[in-house]
Amino acid sequence: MPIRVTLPDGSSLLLREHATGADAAAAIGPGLARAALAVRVSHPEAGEAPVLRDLTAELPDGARIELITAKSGRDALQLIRHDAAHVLASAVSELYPGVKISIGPPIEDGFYYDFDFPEGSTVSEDAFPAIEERMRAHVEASERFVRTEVPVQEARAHFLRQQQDYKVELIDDLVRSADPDAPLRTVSLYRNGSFTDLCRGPHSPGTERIGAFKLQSVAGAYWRGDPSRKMLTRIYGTAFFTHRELAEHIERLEQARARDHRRLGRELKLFSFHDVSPGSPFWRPAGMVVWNELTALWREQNAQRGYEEVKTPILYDVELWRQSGHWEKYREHMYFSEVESRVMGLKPMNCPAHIQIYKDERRSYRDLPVRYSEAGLVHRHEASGVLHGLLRVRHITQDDAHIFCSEEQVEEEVKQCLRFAFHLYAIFGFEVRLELSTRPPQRIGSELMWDRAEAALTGALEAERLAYELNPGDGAFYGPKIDLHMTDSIGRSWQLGTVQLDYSMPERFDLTYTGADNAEHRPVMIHRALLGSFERFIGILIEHYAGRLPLWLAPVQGVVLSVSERFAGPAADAADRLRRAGLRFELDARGESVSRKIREAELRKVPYMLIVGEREQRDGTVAVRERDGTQRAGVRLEQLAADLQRQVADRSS
RNA sequence: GCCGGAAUAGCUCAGCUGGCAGAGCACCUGUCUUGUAAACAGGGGGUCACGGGUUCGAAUCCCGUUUCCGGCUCCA
Repeated sequence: MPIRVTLPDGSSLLLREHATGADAAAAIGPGLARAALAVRVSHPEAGEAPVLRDLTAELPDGARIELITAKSGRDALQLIRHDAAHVLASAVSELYPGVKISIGPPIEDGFYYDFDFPEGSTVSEDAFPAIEERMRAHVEASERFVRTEVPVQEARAHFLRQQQDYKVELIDDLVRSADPDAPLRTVSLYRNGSFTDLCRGPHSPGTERIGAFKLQSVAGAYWRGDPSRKMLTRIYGTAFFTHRELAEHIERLEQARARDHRRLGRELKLFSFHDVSPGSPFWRPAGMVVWNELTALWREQNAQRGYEEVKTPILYDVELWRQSGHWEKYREHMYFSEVESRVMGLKPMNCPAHIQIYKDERRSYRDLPVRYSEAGLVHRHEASGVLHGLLRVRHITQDDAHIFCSEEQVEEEVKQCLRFAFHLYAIFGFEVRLELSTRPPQRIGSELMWDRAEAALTGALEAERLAYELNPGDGAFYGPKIDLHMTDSIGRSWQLGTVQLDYSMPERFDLTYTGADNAEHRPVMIHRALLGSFERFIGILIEHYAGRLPLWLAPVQGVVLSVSERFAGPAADAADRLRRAGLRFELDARGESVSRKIREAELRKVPYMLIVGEREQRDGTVAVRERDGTQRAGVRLEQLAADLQRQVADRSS
């Protein structure tokens, strides 16, 4: 009995009984038959969501199908990258007898495979050429990916015989986690050449579909991501349909390296790191300008929104950390020191400090909300292996604030925090993604409290008509939170802000306010950071702008260049006048060629270069070159200064 | 913290199998007086990360430590 399937354009196709995706492709045309890699099958009437299948899989009658080809984008790339992972495992298994294989999925930009190499043999990037050569042999051999369904015990016995312990463990786990009403009877294996792997699939028809591949790096990775389990050796690679796409990808990686904030930080003399204080940036004069401009923005914007700035110590009696719960939950990440037999701890968070100030007075409901902001310096002992330039540091200056408010005020305050955040991000052109994290399994407080807290956050998000992802169970132990993530100009994601409801600290520190009913009430704390930390945010800015900081943030906004030493006088005058106009201008009247001075200013990514020579001296003007190379001759200095002042004032460039 | 790799002048890097520590840029001095991304010449600059070991001899080989890089775990 023939079957009928529906194609994406709505037309239907009649196929013989037991027809496969490959049959469907052939029925549509020989070109598609050659190009097809897999098929996406759904069966809406049977309530089945779309799933990718091998071309050799039988199609169910009445299914909707879509053939996947190299042009199908991400799905297609994932397929051949998964293929490439199997080819990598094939090659490594041949070259390193006794290696144990574990898992090898496709990932965002490529794929990896985790191996357990026999005792005493490791692999480094030096081995890549040999492995790649062997992989190429598999690709050139056009091996078929053959799927077989085998009974669980048979598969288990197979991998046990081969001493593939990780595969045996995976099978055992699959059996254990199966629905008791539908016990697992078979598992699928994929074979290419003489290599067989436990794998759910799907795969493309054969290894020749991997047009271009490259191994990239080797790294350690815990088996199943569990630090108490064995560390495996992970080999990363990537694959594309064409060599050209692979080359473009490698080019993109090069460009990302060129905008690495650690490199730019050194080249632009913004900051440095020193062994004497690992994980703590030393801000150099140029970096300090950026820091101060950003801080000024933060201070000005906070003041406009009813925040009062405070400043609190960094060193506290350990008793405070016992009371706050940090001693219990966070001790390993804190720094302690004992002086005159009193143990003191460096603060890893500012909240207990702001609480002290809240408690300086008796508070009335009329005082609420109380909003304290602080560029709070905290220290966290981040594990040595996680430090990363400005993006992961031990010395952290948070753009912190704590809002003490009544429960009724929570939603409105959260709304204001979100609006504030969006206002700030818009200045830099950042697009953000929101995540709402709700009650975790380990938590304090009543269910009623959590209901109200989550409702307040949800209410704020909905009232602001903001799209968000839900992260059930990912909230802090003391309350739910909204996290704000940005995607930078090369597609990477960073967490910036966080807005957290906190019902724990007010309890632990017995915070109160007197209500209209003359009774004592418990305030709620909102813990919020919008930039995240100044260190991290500046790191992100550097990468976002590839070092070409906007005028208002640029450490040096312009350089006045004399054509020769003869024009040092008028050039110095111009620089002086711009400096008096509040602009950060330097003078370069050295006896060097104009070309050289231009080149040096360009390398420093200075926004404006003003050239003063014969003509300019005569006309009382300057020639303006912007860092993108555009030029204007005969510009009047007053006009330029006014224009730049305006750009700086509204931070428009 | 764990796995792997690296550390040579301020920066980027060369230095082969153990045999006198180098280049370019930067810096200093001099000449040139420059018109939109590198004028020319000369000069100074090193505990080869640190500590131990092997060796007649170590930047080079071995062990340990520190820091950094790429991941993993973590990021309250």
